[in-house]
Amino acid sequence: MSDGVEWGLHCAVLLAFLPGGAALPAGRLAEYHGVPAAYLAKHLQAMARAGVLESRPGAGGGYRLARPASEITVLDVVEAIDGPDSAFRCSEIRRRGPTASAAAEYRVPCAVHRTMQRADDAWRDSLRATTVADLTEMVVTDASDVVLRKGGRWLEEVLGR
Amino acid sequence: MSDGVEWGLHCAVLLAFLPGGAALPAGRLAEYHGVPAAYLAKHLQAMARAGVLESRPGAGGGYRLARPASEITVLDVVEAIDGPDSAFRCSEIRRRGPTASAAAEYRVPCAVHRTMQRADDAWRDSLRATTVADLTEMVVTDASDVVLRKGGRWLEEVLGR
DNA sequence: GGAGTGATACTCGGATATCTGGTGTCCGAGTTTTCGCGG
DNA sequence: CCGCGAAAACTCGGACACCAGATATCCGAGTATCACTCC
Repeated sequence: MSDGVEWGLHCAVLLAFLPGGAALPAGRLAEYHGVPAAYLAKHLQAMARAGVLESRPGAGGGYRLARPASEITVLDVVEAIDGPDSAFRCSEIRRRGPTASAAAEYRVPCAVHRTMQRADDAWRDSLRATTVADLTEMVVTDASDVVLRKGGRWLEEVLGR
Repeated sequence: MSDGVEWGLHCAVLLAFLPGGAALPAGRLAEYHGVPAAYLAKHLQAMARAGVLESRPGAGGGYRLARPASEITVLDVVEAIDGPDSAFRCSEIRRRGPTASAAAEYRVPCAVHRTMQRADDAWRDSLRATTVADLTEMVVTDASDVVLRKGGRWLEEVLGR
């Protein structure tokens, strides 16, 4: 899985802390997380295309959540960045080789495909069950006061300007 | 995910149909599935290393299941080929950037990491719930008589020699 | 003082190089079979 | 007919090229801001 998923999720969490309709440019998000700005921008664009983020160009612009954090699931972010396709791709291997038969003989998806699909569904269900709002709550609960203080101060300073 | 996973699972299913302690060489398995023999061999070797398959060198040798099909889970095969690592890799992004703090401040794994881990567990649980024996049963139930007949005949011919 | 206007600085967005891991292939080491030979 | 032995054929196993997708980067198009000017 792409590293961008991790970045995208952490960015979403940070954006969830923003007040009102405030936005944060890609450069600031990259600075906060210590990652390459240009590359992070690529993933933020993908999230914007997917309707998870909203982008505002020009001075004072940047990215913000397109919906309330409670209505953005982790799966939304993952699919925005890694694409909606399942990790397992059935190449219909059963139709090849000496036992290949007419297409009409294969009405049901093959057993391997169904099994992998079921697992993929379970994975997606799990990711769908957690929202960005849940993540922020966890972060607030888990993080030490020192870290939270630093984060809050950084945000104030950046937004203040 | 690697295409080899699909190949490995189908090979395991085919091997489950073999009688007694019979084995099938990589070349035959590749021929049956219509895939490159040399590359399939690579994955079969991985499965053998992982203890899912047993290999016998020399004439009349080949691969066979190392355990009864009912004791080999789909997860066993997947992990043998794709490795046991989770798809999501936490790079501890939270410790970077301007809010970075002493390592002692981060006792609990970060919320994003936990969420992805939980989804990965659900995925693995699902794959663990299905065995190769289950797959063979599904295949027998689903496949048309024509295909099953062809497969049986091919197997007899190959084993007969 | 207020509105208009131009310049400015900042932002996103897509097009462009680079590189690691999957994809594909090959040949050598080792084992089993088998064929021939001798008893 | 049976046992022995050497050769042969077959198998796996790991080492070697190749290519697509992820990684990383840049510059151009467009917009909001802001300062300045004029009324």
